[in-house]
Amino acid sequence: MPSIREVAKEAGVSIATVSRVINNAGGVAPGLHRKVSEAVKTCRYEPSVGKRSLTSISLIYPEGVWIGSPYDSACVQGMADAMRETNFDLLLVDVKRDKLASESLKQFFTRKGILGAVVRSTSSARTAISQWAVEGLPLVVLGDHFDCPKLPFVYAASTAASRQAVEHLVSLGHQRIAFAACDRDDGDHLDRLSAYRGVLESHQLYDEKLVCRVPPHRLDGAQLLRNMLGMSLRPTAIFIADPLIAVGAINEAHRLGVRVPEDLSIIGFDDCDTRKSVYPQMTAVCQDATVLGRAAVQSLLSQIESAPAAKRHATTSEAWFEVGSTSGPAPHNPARILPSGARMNS
Amino acid sequence: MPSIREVAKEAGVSIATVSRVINNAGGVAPGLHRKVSEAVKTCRYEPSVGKRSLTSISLIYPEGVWIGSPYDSACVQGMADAMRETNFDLLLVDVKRDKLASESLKQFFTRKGILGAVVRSTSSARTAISQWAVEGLPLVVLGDHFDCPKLPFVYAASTAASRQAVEHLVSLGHQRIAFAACDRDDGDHLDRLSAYRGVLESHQLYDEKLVCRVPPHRLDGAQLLRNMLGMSLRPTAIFIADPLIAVGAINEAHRLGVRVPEDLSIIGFDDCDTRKSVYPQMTAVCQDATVLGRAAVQSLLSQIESAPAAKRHATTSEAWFEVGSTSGPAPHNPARILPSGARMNS
DNA sequence: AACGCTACCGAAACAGTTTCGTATAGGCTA
DNA sequence: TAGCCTATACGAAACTGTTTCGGTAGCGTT
Repeated sequence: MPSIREVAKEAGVSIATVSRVINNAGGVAPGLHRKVSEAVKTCRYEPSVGKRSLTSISLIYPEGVWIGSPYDSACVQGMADAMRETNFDLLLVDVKRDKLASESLKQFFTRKGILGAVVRSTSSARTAISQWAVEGLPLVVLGDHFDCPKLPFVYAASTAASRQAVEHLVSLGHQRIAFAACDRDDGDHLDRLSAYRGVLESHQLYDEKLVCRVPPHRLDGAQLLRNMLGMSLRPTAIFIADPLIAVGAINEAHRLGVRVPEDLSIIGFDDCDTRKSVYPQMTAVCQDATVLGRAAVQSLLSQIESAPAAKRHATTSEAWFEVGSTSGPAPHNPARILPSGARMNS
Repeated sequence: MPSIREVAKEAGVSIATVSRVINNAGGVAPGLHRKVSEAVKTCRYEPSVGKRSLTSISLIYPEGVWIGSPYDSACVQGMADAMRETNFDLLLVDVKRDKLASESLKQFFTRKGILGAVVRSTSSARTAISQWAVEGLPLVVLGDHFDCPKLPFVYAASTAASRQAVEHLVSLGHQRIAFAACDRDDGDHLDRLSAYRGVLESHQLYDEKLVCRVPPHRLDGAQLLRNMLGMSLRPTAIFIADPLIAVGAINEAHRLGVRVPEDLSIIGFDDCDTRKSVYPQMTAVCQDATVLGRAAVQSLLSQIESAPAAKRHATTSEAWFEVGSTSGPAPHNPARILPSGARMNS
């Protein structure tokens, strides 16, 4: 375990200079800075304990902390819950803002006092996350899953339940079934899309014009609904793979006087228990993000305690399909409905 | 600024022992431990920087981290939002679990690297919080308000809006108006209760049998509704000062076939935008907890930057009353409704 | 009385940070 | 061009706090 003094000897400078470089304190000439950085690497220097102990488990957002969605809220809640019995604190970290390009993830963690982290991924952060994986720190990926052998993922597999949901609609006589998902496309959403597509293709009902991505907010759900209902051959059912969008759509249906499910069936998605707050109770593919947050922390704890070899590749639970009252038989003669509420028979 | 060595001299022990005492590392005889603790106090010792810098702003829960309610979720979100432009991280801390009885809040903060904290208060934590106030650290209290000159509070004043809400019900002809609130009683809820009581007393309608406190969960809201509807002289309207309870009650009404607002008016409370997810859209007293979270952080930042003299006693916004579709004229002959759904005319 | 065990505590070694002083390069003035 | 001045870069040393290691005192056991 090399100390700052060894690095100093290696680089031919004083320990003060090394300290400055490590902490990015400035006042070091660019040339020397590079030289010291290299020495840090060749010595495999790691800030030692004694500086301070690592007391936090962190939820890190690769590109900006964002706890707006029910999913994130529930995850945080689950994490806090799982950490109650430990001695760690929960730290919310914005990597994009705080991590210096020149430092390794390990250095970053030590600087912040982070022992392990749950990473909230989205597809655009995948490359960065994959690079972090090689450092062997305790990490767990949440909110996305992709192929990276070194990383453990925690997610609820939603393919099967999504298939059930779409089959449910088909069995109710729906021929034109639309799909909407959050525009941030991660592995979780892709699963749902491919399940949708698979089922519809097997019934020769797939139409790519009925697939859309919208931002994950209620107002966008309302907009989505208006768009869908105004189409000349409008869908009679929508599978919406995001809770806020689904709720927004259902509310907008009420506002337009569209009866759910008589005029339009909606199957939503639920990360916690939003489906129980809407009326009629939402038919939905469900997962419990609280449980995911807990599982993520537990995975971290086991990584921390035992050898990192114990890393399991993925911890999955299964999403489930729950029939509520927003899905029903397809209408025989679905009227096109304009944003004004006016109906046009097609 | 005294160092650990001065304390050692004062107590007549070695610095190692002082270090052990400070970190509660054990292996120190009780007598000596007390002696050193006293020396720490008389020297006014404070762990120095160099140990590490203070990088976090914390949300501290006096008695267990709990982010289950929409209020807390929204606050966290608002805090994270406000901290995006700063260089601080958000740390969630459980004081009950982590703070040693023997250490001061300042020591606790230094140990954790906390610069300032938003305190999520409830009435049972008030005495502890008041004691912390005298240490002069950057603190802001959220979720409760009470009389403590040294503490800045951030909350939305809900008295006026609550009065409006109850007056609204009275003006619709309701004579028996119930009140329900979360059983955790903090200043925010007390305001709403006293507003309710004030209005009803001025109309000679107050009946203490119609006031109840229930745990802040949906299922308890359902239970509440069954209790209320089964009463022999049942209320025709309920003012529910907690969002989850309100939603639970509305859902249960649907389940029992009780028409809202024809059979029963419900006015709820909303911390963010839950009212927009329920159907019919909930008449509610509203506050935006996201804004409160942001304001709390801003107050902290101003305390940190400028002198602590700049502490304002309280930052309040106003809650507002929003009429939705769950409130309407009082029914002429309100039937008593049993949990089975059976109706008994009274 | 001898032995062994354990808890307690200090000396010293250690890790890292920060201050303070100095040297050097480069610019400005005479 | 010489002289001076200043900012910057860097090291020595002082400092803060932690941890290890070894010694000692107290106590029970044989």
